[in-house]
Amino acid sequence: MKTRTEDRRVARTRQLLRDALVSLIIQKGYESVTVKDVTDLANVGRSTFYAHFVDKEQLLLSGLDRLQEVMSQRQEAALTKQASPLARGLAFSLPLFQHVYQQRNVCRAIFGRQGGAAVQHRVRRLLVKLVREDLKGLGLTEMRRTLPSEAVVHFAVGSLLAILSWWAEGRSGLSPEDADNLFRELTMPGVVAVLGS
Amino acid sequence: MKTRTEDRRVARTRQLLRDALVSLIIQKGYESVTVKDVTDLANVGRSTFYAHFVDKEQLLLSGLDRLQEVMSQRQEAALTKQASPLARGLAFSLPLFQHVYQQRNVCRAIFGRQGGAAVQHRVRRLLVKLVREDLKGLGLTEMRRTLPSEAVVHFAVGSLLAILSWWAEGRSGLSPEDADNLFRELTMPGVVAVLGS
Amino acid sequence: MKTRTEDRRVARTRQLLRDALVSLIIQKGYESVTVKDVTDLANVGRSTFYAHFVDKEQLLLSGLDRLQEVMSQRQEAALTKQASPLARGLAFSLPLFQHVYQQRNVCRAIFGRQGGAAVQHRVRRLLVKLVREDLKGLGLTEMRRTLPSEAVVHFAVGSLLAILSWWAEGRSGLSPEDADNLFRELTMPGVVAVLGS
Amino acid sequence: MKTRTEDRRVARTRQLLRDALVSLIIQKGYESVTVKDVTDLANVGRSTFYAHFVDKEQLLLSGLDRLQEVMSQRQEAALTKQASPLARGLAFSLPLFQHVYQQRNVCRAIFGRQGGAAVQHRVRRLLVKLVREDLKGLGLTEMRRTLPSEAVVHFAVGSLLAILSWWAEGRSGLSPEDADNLFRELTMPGVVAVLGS
DNA sequence: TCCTAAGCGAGACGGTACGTCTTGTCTTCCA
DNA sequence: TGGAAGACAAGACGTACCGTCTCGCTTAGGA
Repeated sequence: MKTRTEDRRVARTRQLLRDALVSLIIQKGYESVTVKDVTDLANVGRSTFYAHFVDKEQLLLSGLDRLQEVMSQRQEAALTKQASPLARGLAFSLPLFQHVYQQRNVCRAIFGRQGGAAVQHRVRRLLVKLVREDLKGLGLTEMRRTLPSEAVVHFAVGSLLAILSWWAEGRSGLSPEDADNLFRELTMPGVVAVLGS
Repeated sequence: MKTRTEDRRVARTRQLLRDALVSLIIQKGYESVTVKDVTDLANVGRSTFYAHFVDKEQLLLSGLDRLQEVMSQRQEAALTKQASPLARGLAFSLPLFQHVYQQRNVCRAIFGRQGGAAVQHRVRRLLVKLVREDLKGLGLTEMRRTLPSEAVVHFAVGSLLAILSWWAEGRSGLSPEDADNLFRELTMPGVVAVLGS
Repeated sequence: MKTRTEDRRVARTRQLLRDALVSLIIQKGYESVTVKDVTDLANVGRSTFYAHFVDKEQLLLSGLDRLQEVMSQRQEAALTKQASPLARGLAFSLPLFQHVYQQRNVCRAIFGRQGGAAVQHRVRRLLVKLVREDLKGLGLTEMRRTLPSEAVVHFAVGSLLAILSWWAEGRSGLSPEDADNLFRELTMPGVVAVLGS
Repeated sequence: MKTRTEDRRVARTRQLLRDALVSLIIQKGYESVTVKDVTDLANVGRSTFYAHFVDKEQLLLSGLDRLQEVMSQRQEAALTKQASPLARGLAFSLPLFQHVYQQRNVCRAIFGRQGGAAVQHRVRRLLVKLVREDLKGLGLTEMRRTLPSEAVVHFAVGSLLAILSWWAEGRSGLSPEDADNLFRELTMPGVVAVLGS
């Protein structure tokens, strides 16, 4: 079928662009990469780029969709298991650490000095959504007016991103599992203290 | 005296530029602001801008110096007081919340989607340094190899920035003091759990 | 064909720029003309200018190429004819006077006070080359050590340019033919006297 | 007296600037020299420059005045002598060649590719005036309508400048006297042929 | 088998921001 | 008061990207 074939060509071109962008981000940092850099490395015409993506940003963002799906699935799986809330909460964190471990070069580049604020913001929003669902699924409702659950969500995400990007620097030598444990030991006490068990 | 007089002219020009930049960041977000925008609003020649600052970034950063001084002083003051480590730790947080409260328009703009990654990174580094000194001053040394104190530092800063920027959005209606309490309730348990009391 | 079509677009743009430059030189003199002036008048983006020419100077020079070709052809034609050296020598002078007559506005502007030294120098070099070939073709070799033929070349060119630019001012009302005769009557005696008949 | 002293100070500053300009012209060519270059080399404030000269051009021109005087005197002296018109004509040429010989570095720089069109034009005008007076003094009036004496003036000046700048390049190794003779041999025949003896 | 619509490369073009450079004016201080 | 120092506005320069566009080439379906 025509559609299917063309889809493949299109998909291939898009993937070439995504891969090129990632390579370049690792080399020089997100902000320094230009559209021409990407198209040159991908062996693609510059006009072709604009036929597929409006932006360098949209190109990068287009790669985040899969990550989002993976983590949503993990989260649902965890929520159905029987375990203490403390163990069940933020269950996607381990897969996330594992994923980041594989991609630590890109992650370092995106979250470092040269990273793109818009992309960081987008990742944060993604995590905020995940954590919000997670805590809601735990049945932990907000108890006091002055301690809104939304603050807890941002606290958890801030903590998660901080540990992630510190750990992605790689100076600690921790395994994904250790790093995840560290994150949970630091974050969960606060969550529990405020929201109750 | 020559020096003094010229200093005043220079200082005035620089302040005009700083103010213009802040106004424009609030209007259109950091990334969208142009050097020409700034100089037009400040009624200053574009070449004058480059005579004082190498960058839009350096201009913004030049405003951070005072903040840094203020917080360093507060921190030292807190460290000399007699109080429990739990109360003394991260003593600069309240003044910080108060400062952000006054400047919440800029802060929102800087930490929002349109903010500049480099500036965010710089602020983070500043806080990392402050927190590191603070925890060291508390006499809390790292206890276990697998829980490096450096991770705790980044955890605290990530948490602080998350609460700060969430709160700067202003939807919660919390006072600086409440927000600070919220931050401490969420963060301190994790710190204490890991580093010991 | 692709090549031909694009060539036409490019050629058109370049011609627009050349024409605009000439108009502006006539209006305000070469030195005062700005790249932006040219591109504005030519309705062309400033970056497009730099895609075609490195300089205001190169743009002007690019128009000289045709002149050079025309005169080289004339010269060769004259050299094949049977005539006395005196008549055959500097045979390109008449076409040159005729050309300058058509373009006297530009010529006035280029060789006037506001003209560009570099362009004047280039024209002079062009003429030096022509005259040198011409005299060599006449079989007039240098006779005395103290009267190098190269001096004669520069003498002829200096004379030619002087008459040309005086005449281009237009106050004399001479026809191109008269002006050419005048030039030859003034210059040839010196040439013959020094180089022999 | 105060006036006299200050005059001296002023004259000294001006001379410093003139000398600096000349040095720099020799080094990098007239066009490339900036006002700042001059004032730096002269150890003079940039605002001081503008207190004395409106232009880089005026500064250079201010040095031409002495040359003009010298040559006018020589010319008058020659005109009073009894000699054939052919010998008496353009009598200032030898002193001019001698002067250029002493200053050949500057002359090369001014009349080369990097020279300033305005200055060249000014020198030309100066010579035109001298030659015009000279030929008028010879009693050679224009004989034919179609051979205006003004053309002869420009012819002579063009020839003179051509020989001068060719010779100033120094490749010929001619003495000032030889160069002057060469000039006269080339130019005078044309002048005589057209204007009559 | 042709042919027709799409993806695609190439690159001209207008536009805009950048950072640098020079100019000329002005103001302030010093000797 | 003349000169030194230098802040400042103005604006040209050449470079770098961007996003739009037009033009042909290629190619893989459907006729």
